[in-house]
Amino acid sequence: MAAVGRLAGVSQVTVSRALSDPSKVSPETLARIREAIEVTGFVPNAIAGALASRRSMLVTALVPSITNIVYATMVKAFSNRMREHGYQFLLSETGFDPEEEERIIATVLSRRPDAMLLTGIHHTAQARKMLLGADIPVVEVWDITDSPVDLCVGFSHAETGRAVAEYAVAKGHRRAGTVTAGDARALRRKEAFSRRFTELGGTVLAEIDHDGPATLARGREGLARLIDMAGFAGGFVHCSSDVLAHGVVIEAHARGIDVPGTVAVSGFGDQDFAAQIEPPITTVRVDRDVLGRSAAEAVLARIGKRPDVPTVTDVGFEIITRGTA
Amino acid sequence: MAAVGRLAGVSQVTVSRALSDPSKVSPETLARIREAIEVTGFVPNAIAGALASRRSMLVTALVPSITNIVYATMVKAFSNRMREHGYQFLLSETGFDPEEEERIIATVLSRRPDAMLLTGIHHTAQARKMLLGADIPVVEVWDITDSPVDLCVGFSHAETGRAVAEYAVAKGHRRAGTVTAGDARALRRKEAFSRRFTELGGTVLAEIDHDGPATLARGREGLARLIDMAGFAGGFVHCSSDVLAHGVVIEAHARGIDVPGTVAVSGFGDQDFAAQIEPPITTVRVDRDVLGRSAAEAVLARIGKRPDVPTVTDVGFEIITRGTA
DNA sequence: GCGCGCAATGTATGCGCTTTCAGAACAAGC
DNA sequence: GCTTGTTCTGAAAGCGCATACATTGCGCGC
Repeated sequence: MAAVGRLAGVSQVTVSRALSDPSKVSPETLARIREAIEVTGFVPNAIAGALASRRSMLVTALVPSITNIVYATMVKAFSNRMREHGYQFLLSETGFDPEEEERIIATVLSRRPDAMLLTGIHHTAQARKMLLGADIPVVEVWDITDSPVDLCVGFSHAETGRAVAEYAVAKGHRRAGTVTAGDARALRRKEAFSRRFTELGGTVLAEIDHDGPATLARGREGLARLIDMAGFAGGFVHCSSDVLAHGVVIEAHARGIDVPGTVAVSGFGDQDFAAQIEPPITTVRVDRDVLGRSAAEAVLARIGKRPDVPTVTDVGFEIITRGTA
Repeated sequence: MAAVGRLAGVSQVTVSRALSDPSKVSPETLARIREAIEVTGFVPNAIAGALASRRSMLVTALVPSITNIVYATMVKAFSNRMREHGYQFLLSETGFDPEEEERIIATVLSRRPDAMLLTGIHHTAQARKMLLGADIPVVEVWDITDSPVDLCVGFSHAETGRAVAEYAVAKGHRRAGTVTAGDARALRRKEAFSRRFTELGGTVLAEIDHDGPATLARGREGLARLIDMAGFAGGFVHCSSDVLAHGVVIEAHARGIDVPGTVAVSGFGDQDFAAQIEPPITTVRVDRDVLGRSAAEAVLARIGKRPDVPTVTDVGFEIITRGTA
């Protein structure tokens, strides 16, 4: 930067000003500086800038899995909005493990991000302490709580389960099974479904739970086990994701079982393929774009010290009725 | 850090050493420092560390789309390997536009990453200049070239197209259509397919090209247009991705067209669902884990100044024969 | 007992910026 | 002509660490 200044006949400070706020330097000086930057190929050192200004212009996001499209779309909306305000974006994967999340939070905080997005509301005590100590906006997404670390934008997983149970009963179903895979939130959806379905007079014959990610194979296997091992002869199948629901539909077809006549299926997520396969999947939609953008807005409001920041935002969900249930 | 030192009765340097190389500090001192860190909740400032040491311990990856599972899995393998060596991971999205990529490279370089992964081999002249000027390992992936910026790990897209054409002809097909969506690489696969298919005596009746991401809807529409607008009555359909191929299969089913009897379909990517749907998709597999890991190895070898770094690595591909062709 | 080497620690410096604070030059107002 | 305000620029300090170099203390061999 000093070298650029020499070339332009000004001091290093003036170059700094030209870069951060061009209106602070005279037009002629600005032109000379710009030319000098061009000639030298100067790329400012954001690390030094961050150290001096105590603003890293970096926001970090922690997601359980970067290959899961559900988180990816949410995080994309978040990062796009933040980028419009000049922030860069550090993505880390926690893999569903709070201990791992804690370690990652520690290393991530060492980069002194200006804000942080976390997926989920359950963190270790030490993690909460570090987050509070960091004194930056923290937004927890994809779930909802009354006592967030700082900000929270999400929806109630239990509520989706209950809503699906009520939907199933309203459609006349009295027998159900569940196929679940993934994280603790998927389990909460399932449990809420089962409880509500039972409350309303239905019977949950079996619950098939998988550890690890939802795959088509696990969906197929889920229905197979419901039928072969739990004697499930027909009824409603609550799946914790569209992928599992798709697998259930495939397995039903392979066995010549009518969907939704004999087996009705619900998914979760409203992924791209849900509307396209045959029959299209009845599912729960959460607007992940809105969620990501709302999270960004909340963070930006905090950073801008705007006072009207709602601490907790419920973005809700919607049951999309299609062909499978 | 100085405060931690005071509490532990040592100087700031000793704390620094305790953190970066515990063996340089006596066991008793180390214990006192660790305790002081615990008490104060000290989180080292990696920004200051990076400025002083000129090593940011940050690697950046640029992908066209973070929501595309194909890039996500590759990048995940890369980042996992890099994390084992203490590197953190900055992910940016370029959106298929070289100009945008150039801007992003500039801002990303301002963070002084220790290495950089780029998707694709086509960059603006200015981008290449900046990358060379940054004097860090740069690895271009997901394509292959003889003249990489620095390192290259990938495969030949044209080669996959030719291989599929030869496969189709070997299966007895003489008429074909193509459905393509996505980036320039998808187009290269298609063009190589069409050229080779024609060379071998076949006829390509129509090529349906979409701008933008591959979706099931575009796959369905692709087959519909081949049939309704190009008079495609049967033959081989080359799809530039598994998602499109899936869409073609769905549309064929909806129209009562036999797959693979009347219409044979090939995809690309070997995604999770390809093996699970009915009939399972014949596709081109590229080992994205190996690709990501190889890219990381190449970068680590460069950083470690190991001399035996192969500049260009071809990870190849494989045609997976399944039910659709 | 002396010098030597090694382990453990400290001092000083600077990484490349941003941020005060201060000064210079100039126009406007009385 | 003097003050006052405004615009532009520069000098100096310091952000929180890592690194080079210096210092201390100790055990060892002779």
